Amino acid sequence: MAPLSQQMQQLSETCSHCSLRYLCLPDHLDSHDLEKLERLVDSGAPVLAETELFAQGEGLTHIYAVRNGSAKTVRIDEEGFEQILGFYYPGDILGFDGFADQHHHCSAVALETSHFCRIPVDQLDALVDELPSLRQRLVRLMSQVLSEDGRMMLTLGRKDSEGRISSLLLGLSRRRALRGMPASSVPLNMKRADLANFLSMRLETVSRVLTRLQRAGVIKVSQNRVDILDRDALRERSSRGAWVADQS
Amino acid sequence: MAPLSQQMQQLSETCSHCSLRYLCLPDHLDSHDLEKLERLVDSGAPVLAETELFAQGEGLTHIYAVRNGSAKTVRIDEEGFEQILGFYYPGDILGFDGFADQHHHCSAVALETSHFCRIPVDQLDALVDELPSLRQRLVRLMSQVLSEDGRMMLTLGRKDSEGRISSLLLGLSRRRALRGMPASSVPLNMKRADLANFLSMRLETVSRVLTRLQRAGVIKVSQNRVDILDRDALRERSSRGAWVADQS
DNA sequence: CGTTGTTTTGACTTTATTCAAGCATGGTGG
DNA sequence: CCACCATGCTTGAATAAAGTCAAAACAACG
Repeated sequence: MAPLSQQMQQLSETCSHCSLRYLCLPDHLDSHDLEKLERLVDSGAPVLAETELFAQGEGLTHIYAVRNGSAKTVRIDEEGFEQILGFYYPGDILGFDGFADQHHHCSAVALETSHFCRIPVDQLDALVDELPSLRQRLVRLMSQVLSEDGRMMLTLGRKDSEGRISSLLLGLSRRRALRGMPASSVPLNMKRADLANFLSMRLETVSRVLTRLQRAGVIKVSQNRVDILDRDALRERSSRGAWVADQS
Repeated sequence: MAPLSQQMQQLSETCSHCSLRYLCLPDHLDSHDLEKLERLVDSGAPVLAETELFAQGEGLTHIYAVRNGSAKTVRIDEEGFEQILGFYYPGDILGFDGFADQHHHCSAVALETSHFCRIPVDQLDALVDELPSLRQRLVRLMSQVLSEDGRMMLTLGRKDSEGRISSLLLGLSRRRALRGMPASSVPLNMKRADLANFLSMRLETVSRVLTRLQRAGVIKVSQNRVDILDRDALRERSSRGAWVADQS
């Protein structure tokens, strides 16, 4: 249950009044341009947990911004393997990967009952041609994702199980801080299996690492929430777990 | 030693006559738009092996297209760990990750003596505002990279050493096919340590897997070249090595 | 309460890493 | 022209980490 005040601010209908505008598409747009963007945005009905927002392979008609709640993106590759690509929180954009060929390359699924802003791609496209500031903003956001992906590949490739969990927790915490929410109490809206899939570990290992970290007094685990008790120790573990590559 | 004909075609000065135009930025541009793009492109001096094209942290002034030769991108993260993010071949674009904040988030290094097309970002930016077709092309290319990254995360996270090597070899082979080069003979321009770093394995493991695959008659390894003898077997191993995630 | 789904814990096995040594290759200078 | 060194690659034996399978604990929900 989110506090009422938070629900109120997040449900504000217009971008200009949205508490997330500095994270989301509107950032760096002047009020005139913002108004035009605003007219495209449609805030639809609530999306229930486990419901698909869009499906892999589907044509790209809209991109989405998380208004409140959370989501994950899942990709099933040619060989039939399922991989969670990311978790998304208020202000994050879903659907960028579809610009390549106008089709979604992953599915998006709500982790809990959530609200999303829907933006029709064709209209966005037209507006982008009109507003250089919006184009720049879009390119920056996409580029940011690229940069994030690089970081993730590093985590997956080079850290042991403890390093991965620690990195993930710090990452989620940081993203909460960006949104002005308490950063030391991180809700885990997803199942352990989701975490395991995302971090490429088995869920048993996720569980073991979480209890190990708890026993070490670094975090406190309770159901769907992790409290960070010793941030420095967590940071230390997130990098200690990484190994140094051979020199080329 | 590349055959002369290949050198000739790749060194063609204009995009319109470049054999790589359908892979590279020019694709989908009409001749009028292409001409304008062409004027921005500067084909500089050859870049020697191990030389940096641009450095992480540096301001984004140009993006680069590989004209001939090859390159790798390397990122050093906050914790000082070095990770190779990708290998690049003729027609590939380097520098997209810099659009986020006008600074490069990785370094680019030539793997061998190579030529690159340099495109000044400020001029490109202006041209993008002018030409919707170019904007669309750029967005598509970036989106493609995003999609590729997703695939890579899957490989890193979910495949064992044999699966990773097999996937890499198939990937390199596919990219050669796209460029009209013999796909069954894949040159490994990079060192084993680079491969190991990229795939997040130790170089000893890379070595062991290559010999294992060779003993199984799937490939033939010679110095800096791998011949694919049994593509189906390689494909089989590239997916066999992957494990199935727990259901969420 | 009992049923179902999720998470934790335990014992055992597999896999890749580590450390250490040996083998090729290619370039340099005697 | 060949011995020698540097660099990069391969191989081997021991170790540590994470995966597997199986079962028990815990929560949530009707």
